[in-house]
Amino acid sequence: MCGELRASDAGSKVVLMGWVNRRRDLGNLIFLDLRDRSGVTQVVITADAGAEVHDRATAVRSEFVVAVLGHVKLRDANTVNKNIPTGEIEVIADELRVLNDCKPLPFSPSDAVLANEEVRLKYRYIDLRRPELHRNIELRHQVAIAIRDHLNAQGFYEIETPFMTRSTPEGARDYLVPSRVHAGKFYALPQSPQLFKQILMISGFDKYFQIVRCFRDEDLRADRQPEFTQIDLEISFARPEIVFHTVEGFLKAAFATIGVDLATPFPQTSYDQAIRLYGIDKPDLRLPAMTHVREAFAAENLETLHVDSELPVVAIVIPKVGELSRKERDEIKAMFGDRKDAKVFEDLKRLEKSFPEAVAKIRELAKPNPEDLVVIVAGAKRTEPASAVKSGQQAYGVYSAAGQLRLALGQRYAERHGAYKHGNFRLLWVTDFPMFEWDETEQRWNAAHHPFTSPHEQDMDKLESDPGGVRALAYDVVLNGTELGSGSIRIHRQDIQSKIFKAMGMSPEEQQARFGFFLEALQYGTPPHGGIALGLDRIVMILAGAESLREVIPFPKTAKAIDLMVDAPTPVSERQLKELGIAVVGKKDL
RNA sequence: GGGGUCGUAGUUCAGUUGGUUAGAACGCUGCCCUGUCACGGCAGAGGCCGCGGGUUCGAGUCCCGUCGACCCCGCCA
Repeated sequence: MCGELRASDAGSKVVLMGWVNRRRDLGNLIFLDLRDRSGVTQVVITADAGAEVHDRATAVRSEFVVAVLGHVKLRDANTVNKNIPTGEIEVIADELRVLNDCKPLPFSPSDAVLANEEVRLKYRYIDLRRPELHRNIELRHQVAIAIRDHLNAQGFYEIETPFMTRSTPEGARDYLVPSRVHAGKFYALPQSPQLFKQILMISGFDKYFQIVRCFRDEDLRADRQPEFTQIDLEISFARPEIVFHTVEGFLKAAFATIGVDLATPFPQTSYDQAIRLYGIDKPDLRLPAMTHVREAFAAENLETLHVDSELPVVAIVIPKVGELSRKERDEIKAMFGDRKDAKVFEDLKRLEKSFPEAVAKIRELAKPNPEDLVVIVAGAKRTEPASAVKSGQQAYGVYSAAGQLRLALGQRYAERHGAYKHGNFRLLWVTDFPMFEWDETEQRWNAAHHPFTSPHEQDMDKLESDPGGVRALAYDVVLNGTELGSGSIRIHRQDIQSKIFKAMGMSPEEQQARFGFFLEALQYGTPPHGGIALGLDRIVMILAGAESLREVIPFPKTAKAIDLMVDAPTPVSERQLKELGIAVVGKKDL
């Protein structure tokens, strides 16, 4: 193939087929860079090839598909191209056939500057010819194969589950599929195969996995597409450690495809700890944790600074930032924004003038190097005394504000601290998530992970008295501040499952209507089980060093969930609608 | 739903304080060229300045609306 010929092939006769990446026409001498998925080789057409071949080579343009019959020749020393793997050789053409021509392109795969994404997505087949995208798609293949092989070797079965299934209104919005046979009824595309894999455990397939498409009708982000691929797995008689070990195993295999030897096991931290040290439930370990420094201040210091003595005071350290200008310090204040609940002290030196002992103590606690940026975030003085619950929320507010600032500063000074350079992979397990979170709009408790997650044994008695204090046997695996996957030990007892539904405000009748089949299944000998699902797209994105999922998904959708190439979604004919018993009302009428 | 960035030739971009005929590079067409590798040289074609409205003697430029791409918040059990 085009990318495979080397000096050792000199003298051999070859047939190359591929796309014309570039043509350099010097009159009687023409060079073609011939490209296929393996790479590029320079083809030389000299006068020796004859007038007919020369004429065809003259007519050839970018992205023509051609076949070349020729022989491999070592290049003269002064014409070797060290920039490409095949640069030591070239193919002297004896014969050239145009297999297909190519209209002038909207953009060329060999362009150095990319066309805008709208054009690239419309002509995705051209964009995909770029070596970068080829590499990403190949990497995706390699990663999937590595994970399959690993899980297969561990005794997992890959088992398919239905795409046309039942709508569950919890969680993300469903994509619906109308039923023709049952007019007015709908299937839903799975947000995940959650219940099916749990049923498979009940059926005795004690190690299941699937690399499977999932669908969620929510707004998109750079790292969120409406259809995405999960590495989904479930294990009977599982403890979290078994799931962790399995995931660590296949991620190690996945990272090995880019030559990275991942250290296992990954560190673990509880949700509470993550919030306290990073202000977020998906900590980016590439930057130092925050340090608690409230003790550094005397009570009257806090009073003077209008800082609440009950709320956290944390120091953010960003390494190697160096001296900041007045303008840059103002920028930090702007990043932090105007908040009622928390305040920022971005100038440690100024703080030091008024509170030398406190700042000395902060330095002792946070241990910054001289070049490091240190920023303090504290809770703003509250006007009214708060309840314990409220206090907890306010503390969370301070941590969260600090965590966001930490990430913003990390971004802003990425070049200086260098911790974001590609190849720095920091994985982490976050455990003991809260079971429920309070839904302000619905005024009820919602499952933080999903309602099939088992609560901690010790927290069972709080289910009714203190839902907010119940910890779940749920865990996330986090890479560089991105949630790669999320899982839990599941409920395997019908009575507990029912209790959880009840805690979420579901009446027995509702439970029956929505999850009756599952509550029944749980009663027929359900083994304890647990599992996890990881986003394959995100893993590949990070391994590839890509900024967006679109770089690792062959046919992605835009931020408005449109496929620009095939132009989907589209209206459908009256006849199709009628057959399905569906009438479309305009969005304005809703 | 909210906030931000962007939209000018096929592509990437420039376009001054609102002022004559909207420029460049790459690509395209034609010609020249035997050692190029982002080949080079000469000539040429190519524009609803996203779309609609407004202000103005005059709008690519100012204002309002709208559409689209991207990023973020909300949302994502």
